[in-house]
Amino acid sequence: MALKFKAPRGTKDILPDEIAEWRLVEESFRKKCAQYGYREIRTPVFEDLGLFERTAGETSDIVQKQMFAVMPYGLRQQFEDERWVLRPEGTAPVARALLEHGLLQQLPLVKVFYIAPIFRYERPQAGRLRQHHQCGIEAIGSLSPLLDVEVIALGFDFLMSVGANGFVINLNSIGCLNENCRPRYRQVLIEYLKSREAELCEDCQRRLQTNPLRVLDCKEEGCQAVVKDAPISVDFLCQDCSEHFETVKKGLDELGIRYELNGRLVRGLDYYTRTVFEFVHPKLGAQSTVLGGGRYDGLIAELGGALTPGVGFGCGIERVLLVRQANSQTKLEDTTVDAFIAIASPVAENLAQKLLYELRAAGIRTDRDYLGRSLKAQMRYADKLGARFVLILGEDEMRDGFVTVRDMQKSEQWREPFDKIVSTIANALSERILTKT
RNA sequence: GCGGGCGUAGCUCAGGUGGUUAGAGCGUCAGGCUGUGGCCCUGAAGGGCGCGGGUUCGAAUCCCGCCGCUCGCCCCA
Repeated sequence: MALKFKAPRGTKDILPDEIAEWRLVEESFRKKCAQYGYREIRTPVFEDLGLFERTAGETSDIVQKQMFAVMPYGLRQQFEDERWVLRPEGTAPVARALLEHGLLQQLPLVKVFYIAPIFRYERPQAGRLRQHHQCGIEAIGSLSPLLDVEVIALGFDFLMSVGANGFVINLNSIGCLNENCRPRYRQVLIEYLKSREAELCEDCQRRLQTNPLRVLDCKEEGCQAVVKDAPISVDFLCQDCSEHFETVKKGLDELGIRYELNGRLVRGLDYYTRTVFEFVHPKLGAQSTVLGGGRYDGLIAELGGALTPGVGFGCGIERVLLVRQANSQTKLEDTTVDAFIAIASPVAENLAQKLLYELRAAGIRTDRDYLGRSLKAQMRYADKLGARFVLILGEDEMRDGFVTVRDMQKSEQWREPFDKIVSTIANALSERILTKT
């Protein structure tokens, strides 16, 4: 079909049949966050471009080529200096909001979570969209390695709770900004890479100048061979970072959360320090990271706040849904209504409408026929909507003052007086709920 | 931005070497049971065969271009 308009490339409509899945994931996440003492925060979908240049890094791919500009369309020439962009990641906006409203002054440790759309201008592929949705957490104010453990544990618990098991946790520490830590490692790495520069791909030869750490996760064969023997950051951690990392590992061991050390794990955003982690799932194809995050001890200071450490993660909801599918989690189905009013004769119209109103007021999800179709068609429709009860109103019912109630599950039906109908249905439905749980 | 695959009804797909009004299953609607769902049977509606151009007496089918989708590279959730 050659329709005039389609959803923009890399975006997806989430249709009514899919909503149950989304709700399950979102509500499970909210519940899990509440258990861990995190509160929800919501920030605008667009922010000042500078916020991301500052935090993610000017050389990061996100800032260089993946952001959508936002401006009043008709006046775009005049708005060149108003540099707004759709949020390309979740952490910086949250940090900005906490700083702006002084929340970091009100509590020594602030723990928040968000569920939000994220936008990146990329070529779509399996598990990668231009608009996707992330749920994430940020814990700001403590240097404790056990907080890193908590953050990873929350991610672990959450994914398990929605049936997204089967992932592997990759763990690494990329050190801090102390000159005898990451900078020293960086120097060693550069020297090593330079000694084998000819074997590196074009991109990596460029990265050698801009962001040498990212040569480590290049997938080119030649680079892999070089990286295999490259020095690893954990061997160059300063005393503090080393102890921190040991405690993180021990903490995870204590909880029985398994992980794999991955010295080549470096993340694409500049603000990360010390602990970094990715939850990857083997069944996900090329875009295999379901959840990723780490510590960002310099971020708040970078935004003009006091030197305040933090740690958090972001988790791609679409990818969680893909994992659930790969795990063949049975697809959730939800019914549209509990009751349906079938109108077998026009003389019942008025009463039907009144009854409909009363049932709804009693909290019962109810609908009726508006198309004047045959009773058979109305029954079929009611069945399709998943109605447990169909209330039939026709000439007989109007004459003798009752409603024919059909229990669609049991295939039984009976006569119910007008004045009893709402309470009867309400009771029957609440019993169902009780026996179900 | 660069590669590979694909583009026929709402959905999933058939349509050897080009040949009369383009098919199936599911879904939708109607009927079989004129007041009753899920099964079964019958029938109907619904497609300018992604768009544009070319070859040909004739193209969904061959050629070219464009667009879109999809899977990879890059990077990430």
